[in-house]
Amino acid sequence: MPELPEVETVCRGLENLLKRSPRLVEVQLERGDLRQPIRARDLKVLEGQNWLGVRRRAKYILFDFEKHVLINHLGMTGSWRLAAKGQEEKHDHLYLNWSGGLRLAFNDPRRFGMLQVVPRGNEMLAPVLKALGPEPLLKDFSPEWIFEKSRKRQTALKVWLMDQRNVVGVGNIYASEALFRAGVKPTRKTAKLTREEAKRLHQSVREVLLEAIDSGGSTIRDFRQADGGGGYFQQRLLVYDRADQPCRTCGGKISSQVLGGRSTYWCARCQK
DNA sequence: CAAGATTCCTGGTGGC
DNA sequence: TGCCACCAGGAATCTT
Repeated sequence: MPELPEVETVCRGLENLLKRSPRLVEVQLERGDLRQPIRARDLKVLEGQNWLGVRRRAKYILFDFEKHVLINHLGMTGSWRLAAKGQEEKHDHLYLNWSGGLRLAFNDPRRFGMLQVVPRGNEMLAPVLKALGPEPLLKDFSPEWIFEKSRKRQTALKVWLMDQRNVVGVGNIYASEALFRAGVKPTRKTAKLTREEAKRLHQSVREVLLEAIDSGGSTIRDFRQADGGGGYFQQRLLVYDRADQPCRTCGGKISSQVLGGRSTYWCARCQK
């Protein structure tokens, strides 16, 4: 399930693939009934346009063209891959044919992904992007931001971390991992977080995301990179999906509980 | 208004 | 082997 490090990895892979294929020649929509429906004619406006680059905002991938931006969310199971003629697969919903013969496929079995075309220039005002919180790896995400923004909330800290209005890019895996590294229980009420803990949490969110990007993301279940390979950060996960196994720090048993509808993991001895 | 629950979807898994 | 219930979770939408 792609979170910030996985999306970042995909973006870098796409950038590499596309830099020698600057023009989008043809779009082929196989089915548009994704999480947010899209019609073939919405995508047709991209045909003939030069590609300018790939960016990431939160967990969204932004393909920049001269006049438009293609906004893409991978949802749970979305992936991009090279797919020459004859290499079609089940659940390929879109093919992008580029100059130079390169052909990209967007594949998404569960169709939780999203594709949207908006005019270039005010893409950040698109409804899906405009309410997003700060990027965790940039300056506006700070210990002060965490502390101030969390004061009046009674929600569990892990649920708060996964709320994209508070900070973007942190999903179910890295929320548990960051809280473990910060030494704070996921069930802790947001308003009870101290300044010192906010500082530690800020540090651990950044740290775990940066390390995961360095590893090419975590390959758990569905994630794959644009080049078809996988990341290997899953080998370094300390608590996620490790219920009842020994804590790598203290040897105690890893606890698990459903929180905000999502499986959550922590060490009751290391996290207060 | 906040917080929690439900919804979308398919593939993989475990029980029988 | 088949069948079925259940689970995975990002984000929108609903209910409380």
